[in-house]
Amino acid sequence: MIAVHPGKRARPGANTAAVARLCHALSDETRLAILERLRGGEQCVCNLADLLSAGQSRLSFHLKTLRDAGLVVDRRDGRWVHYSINPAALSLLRDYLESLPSAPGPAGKGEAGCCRK
Amino acid sequence: MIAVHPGKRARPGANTAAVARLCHALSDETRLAILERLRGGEQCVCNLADLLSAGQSRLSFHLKTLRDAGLVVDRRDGRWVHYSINPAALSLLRDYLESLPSAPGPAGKGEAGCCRK
DNA sequence: TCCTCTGATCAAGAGAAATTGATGTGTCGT
DNA sequence: ACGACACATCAATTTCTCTTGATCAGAGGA
Repeated sequence: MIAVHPGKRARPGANTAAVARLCHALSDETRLAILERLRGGEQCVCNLADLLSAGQSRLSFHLKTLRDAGLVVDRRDGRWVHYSINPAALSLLRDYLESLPSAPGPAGKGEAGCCRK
Repeated sequence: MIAVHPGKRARPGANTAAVARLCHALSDETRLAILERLRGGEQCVCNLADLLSAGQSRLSFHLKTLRDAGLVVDRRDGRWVHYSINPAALSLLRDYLESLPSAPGPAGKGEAGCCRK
């Protein structure tokens, strides 16, 4: 599930599909809580289990969602699986946000000419 | 619908509810297209109408979604309504992303101690 | 005042995503 | 080889989101 195209940065603002997919993955509190846990580095699934009292398949579902979006990466180690954040995916999003205005409108007044007036 | 708490930056990583709401608003291509249009500054709704061939209520729905998330701001002017990006909301998201790792794990190997091993 | 125009809102239906419990797959210890 | 364990996947259900068409509310102009 390639969600982030590494070499394809294009002009900022393109890639809206990829941005939408990343944001969808980040639009759920459960998944944000998972990322919170991964912030310090790799964690094995069992370490995340307590996050979601009751519901192992639920955790698995959300991990898959994050993985499909490219936000996390998994590494199998014996019978354990470790997840960690994929910084590349975050960069894509950061770049997108960077491309949007960080200060109110183009100075002065808005008024970029309405449909009719 | 206050979604972004201006003076409440707290430690990075808090506010997951706000982040989730913002990301949800950004998780739809239609809404990203709207933001694209607003990138240059304020626009009146009729200027955005052509974006969504057929479906005025649809446009209104997405604008409301963006507004509820705090990502855009509306300004009434006679019988027209102008929308513009709210940079504060973007900052919140940027700060959140900034708080997540931008480089692979804490150097060396992951292995932050698994559940049992 | 009446009519028109812009845009918001509502109600109904279709589709997508999340939750739950059960089952499947691969790995390890014995 | 067998059983326990870690995790993924499936199927059924519920919940949320989006779309569409209709109606509503406010602002102007005649």
